[in-house]
Amino acid sequence: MPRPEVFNREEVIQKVQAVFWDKGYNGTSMQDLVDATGLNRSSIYNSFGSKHELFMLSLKDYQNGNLAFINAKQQAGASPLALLRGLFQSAVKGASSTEDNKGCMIVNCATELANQEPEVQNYVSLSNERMQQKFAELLSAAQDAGEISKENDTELLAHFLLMNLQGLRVNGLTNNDPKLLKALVDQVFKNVK
Amino acid sequence: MPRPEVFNREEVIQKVQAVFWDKGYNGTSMQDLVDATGLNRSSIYNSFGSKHELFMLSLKDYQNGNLAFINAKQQAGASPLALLRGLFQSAVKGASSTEDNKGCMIVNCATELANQEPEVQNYVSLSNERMQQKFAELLSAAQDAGEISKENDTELLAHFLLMNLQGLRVNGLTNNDPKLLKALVDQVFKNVK
DNA sequence: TCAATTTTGAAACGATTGTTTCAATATATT
DNA sequence: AATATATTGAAACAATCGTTTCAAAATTGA
Repeated sequence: MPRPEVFNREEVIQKVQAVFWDKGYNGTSMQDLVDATGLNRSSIYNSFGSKHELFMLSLKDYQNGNLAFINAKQQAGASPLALLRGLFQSAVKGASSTEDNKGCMIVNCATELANQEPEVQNYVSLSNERMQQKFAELLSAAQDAGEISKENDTELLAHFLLMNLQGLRVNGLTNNDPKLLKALVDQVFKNVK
Repeated sequence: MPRPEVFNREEVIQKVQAVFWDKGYNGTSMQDLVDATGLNRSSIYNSFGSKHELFMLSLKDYQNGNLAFINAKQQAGASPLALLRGLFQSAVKGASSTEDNKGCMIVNCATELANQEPEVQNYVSLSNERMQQKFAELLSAAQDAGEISKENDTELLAHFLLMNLQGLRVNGLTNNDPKLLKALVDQVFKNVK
């Protein structure tokens, strides 16, 4: 009976996400989102509720995309250590392009809204925890595969790697020298033996 | 002849800084600044020009404060390595308080505005470079004092430490466990031998 | 084809945005 | 005490903010 939505929900969220990622929450206006999606304001509100809900949806989509990327590589049989390194190399790649270097959406949100919006704070917190657990899993798998020593404290190292990935994301916003960034990643992975 | 300003310029900038640091640039309104300073709008505009100028002033004040803190400790005869560690410990302390955990203003600005405002991007870039140079100096001094080995690559390590301090600032926004944070700092300084 | 239901378009909502205006006020010099 | 000059207070500026409204358009099931 009802008239169906003429747009693809997933596509809309990704378009919205790109804007929030680029300009931040407070830097993005509903008009920006109208322009980016091509939808009418009332359609947006009718389907997604509010700016805040739209933001949470794109934040969750971002995080799910990250985890899906890791899981896909993992199931494709990538070596755990190479996979971890690959995440850092992706960050280096993103930071090296002077154009479209937006950093990490989660990091950007944490610094912009962690003190203002409890819901964002909670989600970022949860998101970091999940990522840290994923890192710990990968480190354990690397131990089982004989890639790294069993003497590594995988829990601590997972936290350490996450902190360094966050640091790399921030550093890469103003440091666009691939050589230096790669040297930094090498230094990080000297801690994984 | 002129009627003198009734307020202290330095104090006003610090009050403004506290608001920007807490709420970010786009999250702060001129009304917020009027409330925080107690000044009239016209006085603010007359003396400081615009929101953007006010922001740059407080950003510079923040960075100068950081450098002044380091220089003071240095001239008071603090050991270079202890001084470096002290910077990380301060960050741990700030992150451990659930109240008033605003992270680092420079990091927050970088993530919010690096892609939007070239002037902010340039200043953050310059600021990071200065901090990295300071770290390199301290590492060299630590080598001269025999605190660490001469084999350390001070330039690379300085960048590495800065990246980790940035990561710690971000991580500390949602991770408020002092024990874990201290363990992370220990791990960082295992790279300085 | 008709009725039910939902999306859509356009306009408007009050509130707030950063900034400007200007007369009134206050002070330092003459 | 008078004058010149700067700061101050209060109101107002146009523009934009996120959100709501509601009639018109569109589509599916009957």
